[in-house]
Amino acid sequence: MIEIQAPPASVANRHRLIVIDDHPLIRRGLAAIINGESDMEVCADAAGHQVGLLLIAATKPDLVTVDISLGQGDGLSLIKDIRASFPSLPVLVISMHDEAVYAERAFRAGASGYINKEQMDGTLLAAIRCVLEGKRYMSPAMRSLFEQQYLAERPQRKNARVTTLSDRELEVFRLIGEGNGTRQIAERLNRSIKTIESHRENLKSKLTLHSAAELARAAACWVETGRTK
Amino acid sequence: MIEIQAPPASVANRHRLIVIDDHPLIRRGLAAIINGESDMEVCADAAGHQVGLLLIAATKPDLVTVDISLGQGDGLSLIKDIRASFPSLPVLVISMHDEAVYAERAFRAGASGYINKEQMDGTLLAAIRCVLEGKRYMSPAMRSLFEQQYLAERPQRKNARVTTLSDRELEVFRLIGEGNGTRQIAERLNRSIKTIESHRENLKSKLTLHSAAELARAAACWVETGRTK
DNA sequence: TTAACCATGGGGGATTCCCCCATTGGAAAA
DNA sequence: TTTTCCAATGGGGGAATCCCCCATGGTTAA
Repeated sequence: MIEIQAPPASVANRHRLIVIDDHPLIRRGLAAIINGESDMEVCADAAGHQVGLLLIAATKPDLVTVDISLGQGDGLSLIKDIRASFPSLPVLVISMHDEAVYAERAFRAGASGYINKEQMDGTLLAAIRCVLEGKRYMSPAMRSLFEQQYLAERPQRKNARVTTLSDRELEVFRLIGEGNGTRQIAERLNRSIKTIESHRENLKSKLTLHSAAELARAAACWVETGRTK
Repeated sequence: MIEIQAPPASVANRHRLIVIDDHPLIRRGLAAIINGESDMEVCADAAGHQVGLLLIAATKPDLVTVDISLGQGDGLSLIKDIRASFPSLPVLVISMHDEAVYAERAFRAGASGYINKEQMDGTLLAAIRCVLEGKRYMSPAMRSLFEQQYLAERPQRKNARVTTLSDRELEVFRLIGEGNGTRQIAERLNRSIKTIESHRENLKSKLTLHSAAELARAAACWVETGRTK
């Protein structure tokens, strides 16, 4: 899962990137696209949280791309950790969720850009260059969606939907929707079973569900229609 | 989304593959890995069902890789269509679901191999070569799981039974998918809780699911999408 | 007939659900 | 600045479920 690639004996000024994604194929695909450019290269890649942080410290890259829904330990906490340890290092989120839920959370966690895997033909390189210049990137559709939200938010909302869940709760919700049991979720997130149980209770309360079965159904439906995985 | 790549002026005997996957990055990653080998190459790739079939007819490849969970129109029907139109063309399924449900259905639909995106480092090329030789490929874990199943049941049985749920089981499955708990189902059907528990166990066995959480997810997805999958 | 399957249930230990509750730290409101 | 709120982490404990055994009568296909 760890590959530190020797720099291809190129000249100096290539921007060096680290790719963190738990799908080997996605890492290969990103590397193929990025290394095809003359002004950037992938200097390392990792599948998970801890290894990613180690590689950042070891290789001092100019940018990191992060998958928002990593298998072990969610991407949001990784973004927060990166920002805590390397405040000046820009983070570009590459997600398979096109929903603004994740994008908003990612920016709040400190990301510099958000792009999703599906609808990027040439936009990936544009997003990388944009973030490398210190600017912020999001798709035009996402930008207008945010504007809509902030304009429509004045009157009244507070209708408890998925949007009002905390980062942690959303993560647990997603794992439930993927068919994980309480024990599996606790192990994956390295938390106590009791903590996950509490999150489940809060989820039911916020989403007005009344049993574990209803929670499982709601989570599964959300994962299905949310274009996951 | 369509890219027909000119053959790299290579010598004759490279096996030619088509990649069908709705994730551009996955296509790039697969192409990077495959084209790095001297005995095979990606001659075309597509994101969807129809385009994939057209490209197969146009380029006559030696193998097709298919994502089992395509966005538009599921992968199972694509496999069936390929088998109907090109009976001698082997199909390798590349999935993100490690669940045996999809694997079994994929093989029934006519696939020659099944591999999942996560746990393949070097196994991808082995799987491709295995399928190119006309053999069947599945992961060792999956193989032993199938053996368990087929040994646990009498050989010689009509395997239609294995996938076909009884009326009662289907009813319980549907009620699970609607978010009912065991007690609610028992009350609605005027049966003992123990009876419903037995049906749940049989459902898990027939559908190759391994926990209540997975059963809930499968049932919810089935209720959502109507049928299939 | 005989074997398989179905629907119905029980026993019992492991696990989870579901309602209490507590602590910490951060953020927002007063 | 202080107070208040809440997210995140967990514990206790009883009820409910899960999950593996198993049994019985009825039905269907070889």
